[in-house]
Amino acid sequence: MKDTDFQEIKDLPLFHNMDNSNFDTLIRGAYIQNFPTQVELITEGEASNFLHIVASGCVELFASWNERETSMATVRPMSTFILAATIKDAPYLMSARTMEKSRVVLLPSQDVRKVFDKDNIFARSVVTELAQCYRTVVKNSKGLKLRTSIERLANYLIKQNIYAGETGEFDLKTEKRLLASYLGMTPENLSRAIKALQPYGVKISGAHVIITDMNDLESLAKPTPSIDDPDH
Amino acid sequence: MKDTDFQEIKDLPLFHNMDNSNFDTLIRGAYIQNFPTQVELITEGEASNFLHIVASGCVELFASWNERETSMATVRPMSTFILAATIKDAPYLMSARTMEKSRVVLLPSQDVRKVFDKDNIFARSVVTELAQCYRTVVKNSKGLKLRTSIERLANYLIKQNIYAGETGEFDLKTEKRLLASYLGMTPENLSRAIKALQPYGVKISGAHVIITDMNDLESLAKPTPSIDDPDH
DNA sequence: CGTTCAATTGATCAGCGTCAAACTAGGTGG
DNA sequence: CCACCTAGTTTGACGCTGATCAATTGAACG
Repeated sequence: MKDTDFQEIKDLPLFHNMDNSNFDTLIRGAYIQNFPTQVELITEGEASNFLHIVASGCVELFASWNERETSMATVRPMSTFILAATIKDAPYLMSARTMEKSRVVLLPSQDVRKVFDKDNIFARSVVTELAQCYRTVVKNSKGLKLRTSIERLANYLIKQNIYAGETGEFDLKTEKRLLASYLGMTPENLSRAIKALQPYGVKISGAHVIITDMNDLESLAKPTPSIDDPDH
Repeated sequence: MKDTDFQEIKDLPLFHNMDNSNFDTLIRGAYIQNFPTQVELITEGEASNFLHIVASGCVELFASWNERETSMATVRPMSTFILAATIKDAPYLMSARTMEKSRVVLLPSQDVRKVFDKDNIFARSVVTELAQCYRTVVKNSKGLKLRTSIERLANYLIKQNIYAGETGEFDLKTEKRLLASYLGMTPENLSRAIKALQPYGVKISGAHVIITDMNDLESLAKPTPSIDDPDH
């Protein structure tokens, strides 16, 4: 593993405050692997053997049932995923596949649980991270049940604009078909939702988004911290 | 507080293994209150001052946005709720109201966080509980995105039948309008969904449910551990 | 026994998915 | 360099799922 990887992992909130020797334990047992695009890293229902960390590239979490499939989240560096399954020693609830060539660090779940039992600071960080994940999913769930697809798209665009520096102009980072699935609609419906937002000051051509009238868009989207603010 | 309450709280997985003196600390600062039905205990967006425990009765967790409202969960004794907000010292993501006359124990969030910092065993229990909550919400989210409302109802009935002892006969424990909201549909639509399940061996009159042909129902519902098994 | 609210039913409509076809962009090989 | 291929995107037509509105039935409670 590169030293820069090492340092970046240690800088993650999950590991940052923990005891160095315990962190070394985790890292010593770690695998680092390079995957091409479209590789299924883990499969829903399987035992959770590793805590995964996306070091570079991009990973999609998705779920399937009865021939249907939906995107649950997109994980970008540096982030961990499937922490809950690792800690509970329970089967994965989601599958994961690379969306680009990606570098992934694998920490054996047994090691993670062992260190978790030994290192109180790490245990606290796990709690914080889990509470964060929990609240994120609750917000998503609220969005799904309380909003129409157009409203979800509008709020998604507002959020992306904030990430991009509130310039009113940015590029979508994911394929539209994936974004559609994440937002709980079909690609066709996303296309139409995009057109439906034109009267509200949104121009999208290809992956490029321009928001010309934020007030207008917000009057439709009605963003609220308890659904849309990740830190709330 | 009654001794039986005390013991029942201590028996909750969250508190069971923790240090007795720390548990006493929590309980000493606790309030116990009796509420009539339809009282709003907490409101979405407010600061989380207490960890709540339902000692008797029944509490509904719900969320609102833009004049719309949806039921997120029903909490029955003995269970805690809004643990994540308490631990993160973040605003509530959901509101809560009593559905019946209820007895609720309130543990000041500050105390909970203090004990959490001091008692490692308690901290571990919090992790387990949070991981559980997280996985439950993920499963709900998957159900919402991957299933139609009839499929959600069918799986709900199968699950309730299991809780009731797999006799093929049981009573719904919640109002239908609430169940509808929980399942992500309108009351009218729930009525129709119930009728749509008749050909699959489901008889519902009032709150009483009879499942005459479980195979038939399962062929429609296609239950799977990674959505429907709470312990998975 | 009447009041009240939940549950049901019917009619209608909007939102969204499905299917098919056309269009576009990015990548490959001649 | 360009034609071609492939896969994603968009568009249109259509239909199903589920929401809305209105009216009726049913059940619980004082």
